[in-house]
Amino acid sequence: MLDIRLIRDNPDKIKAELAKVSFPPQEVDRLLAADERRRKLQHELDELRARRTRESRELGRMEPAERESRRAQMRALGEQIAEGERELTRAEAEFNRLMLLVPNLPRPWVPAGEGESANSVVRREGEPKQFDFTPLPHWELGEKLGIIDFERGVKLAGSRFYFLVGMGARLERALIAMMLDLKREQGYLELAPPLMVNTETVTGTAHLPKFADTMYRDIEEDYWFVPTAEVPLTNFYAREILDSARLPIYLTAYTPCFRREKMSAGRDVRGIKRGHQFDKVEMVKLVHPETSDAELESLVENACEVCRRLGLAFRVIRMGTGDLGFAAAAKYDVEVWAPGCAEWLEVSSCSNCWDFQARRAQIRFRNEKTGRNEFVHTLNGSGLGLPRTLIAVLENYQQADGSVAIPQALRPYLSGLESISIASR
RNA sequence: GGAGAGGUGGCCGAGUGGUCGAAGGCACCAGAUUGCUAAUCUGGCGUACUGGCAACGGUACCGAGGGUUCGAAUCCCUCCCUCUCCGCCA
Repeated sequence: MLDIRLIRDNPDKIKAELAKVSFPPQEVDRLLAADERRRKLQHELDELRARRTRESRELGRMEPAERESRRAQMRALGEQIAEGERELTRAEAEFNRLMLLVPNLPRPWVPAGEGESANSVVRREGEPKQFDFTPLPHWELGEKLGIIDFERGVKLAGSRFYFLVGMGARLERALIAMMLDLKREQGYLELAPPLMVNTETVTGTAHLPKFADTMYRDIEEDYWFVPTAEVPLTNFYAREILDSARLPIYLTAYTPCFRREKMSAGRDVRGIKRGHQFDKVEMVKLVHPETSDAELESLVENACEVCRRLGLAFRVIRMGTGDLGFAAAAKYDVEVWAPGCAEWLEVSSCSNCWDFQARRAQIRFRNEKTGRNEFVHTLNGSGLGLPRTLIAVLENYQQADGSVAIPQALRPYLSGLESISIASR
């Protein structure tokens, strides 16, 4: 959520900024009209209530005889106030509805452009591995080794579900453990959060109200399955005021994530690249606004380090305004090279949400300098997404004989095991 | 799921219809004072919206939402949460 005062004070500037992320200017006008109406009603109501308090007190001190006559007019005032409250409630609901649909403003340095047009590679590290045989895609490798079972996933749940079997499951578990240990080294506090959260929580990170159809939910109990651990991690301190000495706060969690993937129906249906359920290690930072830009850079670096330890070639993409999404003010993706399916796989997406989520979730800190409570800045990034990392490991470490070598960094988590072959599963 | 108890400011804890945004204590901040870590005294000390250049005002918030009333932290209803006991269960 943006600061309404910012919009109120510089409507034209904000309209221009929002146009960069395809938000129509007339929506800003609607919002301002709703704001004005709400404030006018609020003010009128305040005056009526002040009058009631004052006169009710007088009434209490009156002689009984005198009271009765005043009661009637006080009752009328009460009705007027009740009507005013109903009207204000409606006006506020409309205002809030509109506010929650306004996307975040991009940082000034984010290149402007439609869609992916303004995205650019800002860094590469490691060379895509060369093979003296034709590397297989992971779906073939996985089936040959018997470590990914697509058919039974489909049998039990449907399209986009699969089992990891034996060494496949162990390899993923090793990756998770390795990532979490690295996150701890990098200063993150590990949490094991709820995987189902309420509407308020999902609204806090801005997955609601706009993206309701991308998530699974239990309507009866008002539970939403988390689409990413960003939701519970960012909301950990929702509606709290933090001591500034505690900032920055780094949180991490391994969780399954649940997504409907309606938008990508028919895309990436092969393999384990995109499922309705996947595992991810997530990083979230709550930081002082002054350090926010620098914290995004180090967040990306924290994600890159996972790739580096796994010996995977990767590149970092800076997203242009057209690809920022709803909540991000700036965003980088990290992609690793997968030689089997011959593509760069997005294994991490690192966003700085500025005060956008903090305002929704009301995460504040006491600013010693100003003596005021201000919103923290929130950042989040994958560190990393498991299926795609698993794809990259399998495809990059495959050998001519059909086995897959275990990256050095994972061996301590697999009793020193050096490779996966059909025999070892 | 059943029975009971309870949810008040950072914490503890008063408050059962009016002058209560809420006593008191602790913690915290500022100042004063006493030569030792510390004690004492004085003052300050919630959040948000809003009017005003400011001084200083107004309104809302005592788990949430409704209701009764001229007036609700206080009475009534519904819901949520916590605790205790019983039942059930991974």
